[in-house]
Amino acid sequence: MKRKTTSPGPRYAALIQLLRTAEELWNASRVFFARWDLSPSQFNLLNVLTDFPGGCTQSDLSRQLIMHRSNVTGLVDRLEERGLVARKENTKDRRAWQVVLTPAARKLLAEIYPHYYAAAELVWGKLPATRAEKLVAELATISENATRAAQANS
Amino acid sequence: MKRKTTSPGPRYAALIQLLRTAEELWNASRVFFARWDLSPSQFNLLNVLTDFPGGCTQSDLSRQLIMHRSNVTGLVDRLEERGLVARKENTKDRRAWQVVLTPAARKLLAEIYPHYYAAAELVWGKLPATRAEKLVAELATISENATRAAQANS
DNA sequence: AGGCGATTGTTGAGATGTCACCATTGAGAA
DNA sequence: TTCTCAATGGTGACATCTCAACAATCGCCT
Repeated sequence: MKRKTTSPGPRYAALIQLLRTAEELWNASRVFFARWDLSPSQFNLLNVLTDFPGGCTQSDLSRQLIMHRSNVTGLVDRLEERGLVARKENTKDRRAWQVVLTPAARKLLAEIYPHYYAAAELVWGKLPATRAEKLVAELATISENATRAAQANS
Repeated sequence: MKRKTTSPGPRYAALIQLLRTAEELWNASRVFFARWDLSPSQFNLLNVLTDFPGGCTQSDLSRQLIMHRSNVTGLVDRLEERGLVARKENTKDRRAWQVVLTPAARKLLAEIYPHYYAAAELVWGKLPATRAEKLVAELATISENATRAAQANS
């Protein structure tokens, strides 16, 4: 359907709605993790670390969490103060730390996961698994498109 | 992470992916608006104001933007310094400001909108309009579920 | 008219995020 | 080896967000 360039069209409104819903999702996760006095970012960091039994560097974390290195510094600082994470020397690279989970963090995560799994069931509701997969896939495509569109020259 | 093949199930992984994608979408919009030296929140604020020709109070803005009142203070402060927004006296309520768009802001928005509409087309790509609407609707349902799930008792 | 709870905007503390810049270290080319 | 360039983590400046507390004002109720 052809539209004048001055006419927003439905895709414009849908995009705004999409961004707003994404924000609400993130807010919901913030409320959820507040029960354990964790921010979503803190949980994500701990969760990522469970994939690295030997720990990983802060730069690795920044790539996994898609955030700037300098932000990881503060996150690890606060988690370290709380005893959920430890900075160990990296024998292969003296520039880097090896960030590892503490037993306390593993205990905390073990407590959280069941609630998280249950919440995931509630979130998806009656949506069939195949439909959910399709939704996530479509959203991923849209996200890639958005990344490209954002950098397109005006 | 524990073995995904045992208990968590696909819905857990899909939820994490959903949150990550939502974050990427937001990041893409940040890159997009950086061209005009605006943050997504600043654009959203200006965009909301276009729906209120006579302006509105900061509390109205906080409700529209789903953010805390105290955050609106800073946003309006900086937009006011840039001359994109003005605080006028609210004759009906002496506690409140009436925040209005300046002509400069209207000019800036007029410049941005065509690019935004074009970006929206790129973002949705070849996805049919009906499919896009369905996706947004499903996502909205999921967001509501997430809000409920986040507050469910542990 | 007076009282009282709710609302408005601001402030300060603090977490989260970006970016630019820095010293240190690593790794490979000359 | 030495030189150069990239990568690592830290810092400071700043924007964005939340929350608690506050003074001023509004609106309603008696």
